[in-house]
Amino acid sequence: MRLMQENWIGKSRGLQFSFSMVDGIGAHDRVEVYTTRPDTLMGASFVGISPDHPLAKELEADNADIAAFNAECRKGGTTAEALEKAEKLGFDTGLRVRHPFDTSWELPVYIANFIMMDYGTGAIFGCPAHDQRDFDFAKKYDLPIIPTFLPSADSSPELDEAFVPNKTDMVHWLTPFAWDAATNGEDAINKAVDFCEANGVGQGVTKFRLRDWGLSRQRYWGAPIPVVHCDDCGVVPEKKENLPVELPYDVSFDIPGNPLDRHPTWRNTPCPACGKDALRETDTMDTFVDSSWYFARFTSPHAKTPTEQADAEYWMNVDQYIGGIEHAILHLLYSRFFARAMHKTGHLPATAIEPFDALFTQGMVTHAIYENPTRKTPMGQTLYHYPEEVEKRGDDVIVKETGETVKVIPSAKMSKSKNNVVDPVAIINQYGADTARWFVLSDSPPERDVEWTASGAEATHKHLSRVYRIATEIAANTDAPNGQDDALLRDMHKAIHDVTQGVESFGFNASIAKLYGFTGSIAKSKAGGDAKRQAMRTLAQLMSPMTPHLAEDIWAMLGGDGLIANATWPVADEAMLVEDTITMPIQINGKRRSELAVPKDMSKEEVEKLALADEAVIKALEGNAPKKLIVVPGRIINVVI
RNA sequence: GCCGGUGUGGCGGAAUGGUAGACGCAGGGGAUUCAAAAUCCCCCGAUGGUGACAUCGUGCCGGUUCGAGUCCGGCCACCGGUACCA
Repeated sequence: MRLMQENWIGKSRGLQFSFSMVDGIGAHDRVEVYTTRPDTLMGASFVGISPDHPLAKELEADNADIAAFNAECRKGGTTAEALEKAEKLGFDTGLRVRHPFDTSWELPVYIANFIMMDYGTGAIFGCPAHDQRDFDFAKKYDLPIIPTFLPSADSSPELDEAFVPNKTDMVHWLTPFAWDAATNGEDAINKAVDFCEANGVGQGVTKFRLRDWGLSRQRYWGAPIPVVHCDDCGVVPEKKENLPVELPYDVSFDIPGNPLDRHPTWRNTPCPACGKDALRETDTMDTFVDSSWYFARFTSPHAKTPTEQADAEYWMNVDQYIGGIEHAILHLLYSRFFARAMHKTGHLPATAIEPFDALFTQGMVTHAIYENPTRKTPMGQTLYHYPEEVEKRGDDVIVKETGETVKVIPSAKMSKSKNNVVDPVAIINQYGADTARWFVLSDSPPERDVEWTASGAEATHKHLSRVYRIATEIAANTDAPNGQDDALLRDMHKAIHDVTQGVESFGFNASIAKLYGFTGSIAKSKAGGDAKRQAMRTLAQLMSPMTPHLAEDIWAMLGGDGLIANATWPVADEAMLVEDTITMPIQINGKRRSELAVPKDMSKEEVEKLALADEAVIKALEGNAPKKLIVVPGRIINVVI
């Protein structure tokens, strides 16, 4: 998670410098480039510029071939998939530049489709020996491949692919210009930057991959951008006293597009500057704008200002944030930026610049998607069917109403637009909310993705009915206290301990498994009525986070005080968790062969003696002494032969 | 490609380096019943064996350890993210 954010921000230190041109063109007499590997400068074999680079635009003005090439490059898609397939294309401009260390060394200048104008300077120097992309390019256009370092002193300089080791790996340098022949990339980079700065070849700069966040959206659902467009005054910010600009309620979504654009009156407003009739901006802000600081607003929801310092100081930080991993890069990062900004503007205390103390990344609920391959929606979009609209027939899945065979996309995150959402209301209607809640929690650990299936809901309902039945029987139980009470209460404390641990570590499924076990213990126990009532009340308490209604019912029926919701959570008595006798497995060479029941406080020596007297051990030893005898008190015995 | 994650029975999944498969689902057998529903009990990783038991088994290959699902190295597959970042 932290790594993902760190990589996304992408801080990198490199060198920015320029190649002087052999023959200038127009106002251009040099090409400015940025590199994170200045240590490989001696491996340069070409200079590449983006099709959108000013130099490329200058050239395309009077060269039709270049104009055509640039236009072709701009057409390509920018998705990862499109880029993956796209061929590396270059165009030799005929221009030549001089290497900064050796003015007689001339390099060709190519326009290349894989260089982007909006990162660095929009120009690179190509080092095919140590960059796979440059390597492919050099192979294609028959450019030299000059290694500047190799894995070791005796490695061959002939390369089948670019040699790109980790920056911390030791390598052997062929052309070091400011460091030892044997050092790692990181060291060489730092020394290369220092050397270049000292010799007037560019300067070290820090760049970030992170880009600006364009937050306007052509949608209804978002905070309006509070600016007004006036014919006379241009774009004018709305007056402070008119904030916030509120969205209209009378909108319709029948037609695709932004309903604010179509609203008859909402746009009309006087210009905040001159008072003349003007129009509101209809773009709204990305909803991430709101989700970036709502937790701060929640500390003082009725305040006239965004937050109240005292309240923010009292309530912040968020103790436990729960969200999906898909928010790692956007929402959770924006929130951190907002918190820092809100501290600077006096809306959050310094302690809240990291707003979340803990993060739990829950899994996603997934379900198959049913896509109709023949029909479209009335609005011409892909038609998806809800799970309840389809049924399985043989190997096919068909639409119940029409009999059309649908395309099944096996497992995807539930999404409103794909109609692969499941409404728990069906389970709630049939079995009640307690069953629905228990069932949802019982199967999968929350950090894992879960494919939704409702097949276990009936089993859950049976179990909860059983609990209620047992409680009813226990309410009428008049058995006197007896020798079984202690065992039941020990089980109770074990259950308190295990269930609590499960809940605190988000292991709800494990907690529920323990509750099944404890229910069985109560059902089987022959303990007296009072002990059973105590155990059952505790079971109700332990179940209450998952099945609050049933729990309160049982609690009241068995004489619990007030509401469970107000009762303090039970605490396990450590003394009751320790067993008097424990069963220790005996391993022979690491494999379980036998077991030994011993009193819990028996000394190691005595356990060893008993272990050596064990039948399976005697048989395995064949009269010899063991090589080694390991006794982990309370855990295990291992005899090494 | 890169970044992050996940791999355990028919299925969902348990397991502070210490008896792998808890608990649940599905399946099988039995009790109860005139019969059923409901309920209760037992079995349920694979192979061999009537059985006691033995061998194998946590994606694959290796390593560390008395002992590895768990730790380390190298792979493979799948899922999520992605902006050709110089």
